[in-house]
Amino acid sequence: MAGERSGAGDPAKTLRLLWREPDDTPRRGPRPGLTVDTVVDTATAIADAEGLAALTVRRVAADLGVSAMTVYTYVPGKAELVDAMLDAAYARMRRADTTGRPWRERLTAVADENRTLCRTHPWVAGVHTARPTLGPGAMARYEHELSALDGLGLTDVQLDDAVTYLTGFVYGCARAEADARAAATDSAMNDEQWWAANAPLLAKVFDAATYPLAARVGSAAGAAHGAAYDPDHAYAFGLARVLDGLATLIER
Amino acid sequence: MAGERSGAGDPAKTLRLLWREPDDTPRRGPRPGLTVDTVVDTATAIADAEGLAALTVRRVAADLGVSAMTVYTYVPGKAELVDAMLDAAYARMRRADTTGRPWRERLTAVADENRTLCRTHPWVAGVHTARPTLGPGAMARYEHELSALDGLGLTDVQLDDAVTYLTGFVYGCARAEADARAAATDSAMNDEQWWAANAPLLAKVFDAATYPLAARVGSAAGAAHGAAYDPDHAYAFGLARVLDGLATLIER
DNA sequence: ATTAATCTTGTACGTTGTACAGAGTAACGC
DNA sequence: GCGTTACTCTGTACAACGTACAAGATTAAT
Repeated sequence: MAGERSGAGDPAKTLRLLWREPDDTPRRGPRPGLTVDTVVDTATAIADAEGLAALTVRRVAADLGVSAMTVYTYVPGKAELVDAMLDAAYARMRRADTTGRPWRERLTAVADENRTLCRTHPWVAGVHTARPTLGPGAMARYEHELSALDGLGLTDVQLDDAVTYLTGFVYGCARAEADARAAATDSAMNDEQWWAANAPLLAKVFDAATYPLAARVGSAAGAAHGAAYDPDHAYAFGLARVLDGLATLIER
Repeated sequence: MAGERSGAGDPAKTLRLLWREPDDTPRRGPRPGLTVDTVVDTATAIADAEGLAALTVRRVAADLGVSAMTVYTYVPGKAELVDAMLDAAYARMRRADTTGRPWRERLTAVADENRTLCRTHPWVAGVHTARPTLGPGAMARYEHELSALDGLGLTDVQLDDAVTYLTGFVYGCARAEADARAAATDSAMNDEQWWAANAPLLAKVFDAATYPLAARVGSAAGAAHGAAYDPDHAYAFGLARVLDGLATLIER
C-alpha cells in the first residue's frame, strides 16, 4: 500500500463510516471495547508525529492495546481509515467569519486556514484526493471556501475553478514542505548537509559555462534563502501571484 | 518503499550514475551484459505503461531477462534508479527556442513542455523532488526555464521564484491528473461510475439546506465538465491565472 | 437453554527492497 | 602459462506491509 489515497474503499462502507451511520440491526454479542473515533484519533496522532509512512494497522492496534485485526472491527480497511482521518481533520479546521471583508482578505484567510491544517497534520498533503472524502468535514470545508468567493459576480463554474485553483496552490506548497521535511528525516541530513555533501562532487562534473543562468540564479537563490527551497518564501510569493491572478478575473 | 523520492541515495554514487562517470580502474572480470541506459530505459518503459507502483526491482530484472540482484550491478539501488529515470526524462524534453517572443508566449511554452513531459511519463509527477536530481537533464531544464524569464528586469531571486511558481503549478496539475487516472485504474471504476455509486448513498446523508453553496456549485461544476475534475480545464484556467499573476510582477 | 451475532485473536500469504554468500569469468602480474 | 584479483550474476533470506481466514469468547434475542 504505497501512497495513501482517499475514496479508495467501498463507497457504501466509506459513507457509513464518515457520517457515522449507526447500524440499525439489534446489537448482540460483546460490547465494543473501542469506538471509531478513538481509532481515528489514535491513527491521526501517529501520522501527526511520525508521518503517513509510520501509519500501519499494526501500529494503530499496538497504540490502542489490541491486536492488529481488531482494528478491522471498527474500520473496513486502511483506505477507509485514512478517509475518516482526513474528514475529521477537515471538520476540526477553524473557519474564520470574514463576511463583509475585502475579497483578498477573505481568500487569504481560506489559504491560511488550509495551510494551518497542513502544518498541524503534515500527512494531509500526502494523501491523494482525486476521489474526495464525501463526509461532513469535507462538505463544511467546501461550503466555507465557496462562501469566501460568493457574491463577486463569478459564475458557479468560475467559483469552483477559483476555489480549486487556490486550494491547489496551498496544498502544492504544503506537499513540497512536507516532502522536504520527510527527505531530511529519512536521510538523517538536513538540506544544508545534503548540499554540502553534493556541492564538491557536483563541482567536478558541472560546467558553469554550459549552464550560466542556472549557475548564477541557483547560487543567488540558495544564498538568499539559506537553502535550495524556502517553504515560507514560496508560499508568500505564490499567494501574492495567485491573488493577483484572480484579480483580473474578479475585477475585470 | 512507498512514495518514490529523488535524491534519496548516496550523493557520490548518485552523481556518478547521473553523469555516467566511467570507472577509471582497469576493467577485469566478465563483460557487463547490460548497460545503465538499458536498465534505466526498461524501468522507464514499465513506469510509463503501468505506473510507479508497478516499478519493482524484480520486474525490471524480469523484463531485462536477468535475476533481481543483477540490477544492483548497474544501479546502486532503487532510489538512484528513479533519479536516473527522472534525469533522463528531463534530458529528453523538447525545448522550444522562443527567443524574442513575448514573455507570456515563452512561459506558456515552458509550462506546456513540462505538461507534455508529465503526460508522456505520468509517473514523473509522482516522484517527490524535494531533493532534486543534480544530473545533466535537470541542469538543462533549469537553464532553459530561467532563460524564458531572463531579461525582463527581475532579480535573480525573483527569477527563481517565478520559475518555481510556474513549474509548481504545472506539476500540481499533473499530479492531480495522474492521481485521477490511478484512482480509476486501481478501483476499476471511472469517475462517472464512482459518482454513480456514491450519489444515491450521499443523498441519504447530505442535506442541501446545510450546505447550499456546495450543493449548487458542486452540481454546476460537475455538469459543466461531465466529471468532478477536468484536468484540461483546470490547467487552462490555472495557467491564465498564473500568467496574470506574474504580469503584475513583470510589467509593474 | 439455545441460537445467533459480534468482538477479538493468532496464523498465514504474497509482495517489497536488498544484504549476503557463492559460483563462474576474464584480464592482470609474474 | 598460471595463480590472483576484480567483476558479473544468481539463489536464498529477512523484516515489514495489508488483510483473509478460522476459531474462541462473550452477550442479547429467542
